[in-house]
Amino acid sequence: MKIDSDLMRGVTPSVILNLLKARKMYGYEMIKVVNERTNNVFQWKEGSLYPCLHKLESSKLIQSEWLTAANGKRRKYYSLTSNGLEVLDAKKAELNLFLHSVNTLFENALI
Amino acid sequence: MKIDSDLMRGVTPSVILNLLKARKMYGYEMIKVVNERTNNVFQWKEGSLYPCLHKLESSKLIQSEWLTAANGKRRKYYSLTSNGLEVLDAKKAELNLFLHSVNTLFENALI
DNA sequence: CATAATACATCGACAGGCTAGGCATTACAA
DNA sequence: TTGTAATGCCTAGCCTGTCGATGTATTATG
Repeated sequence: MKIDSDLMRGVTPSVILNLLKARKMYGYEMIKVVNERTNNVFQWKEGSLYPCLHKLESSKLIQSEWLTAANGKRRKYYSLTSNGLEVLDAKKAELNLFLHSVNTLFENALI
Repeated sequence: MKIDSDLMRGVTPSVILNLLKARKMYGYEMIKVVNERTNNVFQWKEGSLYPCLHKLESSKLIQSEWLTAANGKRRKYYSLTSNGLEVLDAKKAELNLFLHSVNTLFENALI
């Protein structure tokens, strides 16, 4: 099932930061991982992910480096900065509050 | 605490429909009720609510009527149409899926 | 009597997601 | 071998919903 893209708005940066907390990843990989982990409830597209990555990098929340894999493939890997880690914690708290507020407005029928 | 307005996007119509499932309400009232019930985590503004109400009405998901209260106040009350009730159920299922997917992406640390 | 609150409405600015496109390389099947 | 799909990066322009600002009118209150 595909979800209204307006719902996605705002969570994309948080999800990226959270992914990078675990390990370095490159953009295309994030798309595959997120879509697969959510069984395509999230359907990330390159047209929204890459601009978001660039914005996070220019805000110094993530940083990038070009790495070459064993098979010779060049990929742009992103990792979390210390600033990004702080922001992630804040965004997580915000998300938590949001989820519970939505649930409250629906008489706790959602969670 | 105020939440990034991008998170709000998309849930506004669903919350409105859900409010109207319980009873008729007028716009200004919805703002007060939602902000209060969420302890201002949601901070609905007139500039986004009224256009949203108009759009829902033109889509035949809600309908309006001007009523005059005992104190003489004229208010535009909205109520759910049968079509709106169906859409509400669909949106609720969608929201549920979304909330759980977000939680999954955060290793179940949110809910 | 003035100010705040109630109650409706609209406008332009802004921002993020989408589609659609481009480019280069690698994998694979016909 | 050759063409198609997949990988992997990117950008441009459109669309849409939220915001702040503003407007109007009425009622409540100090």
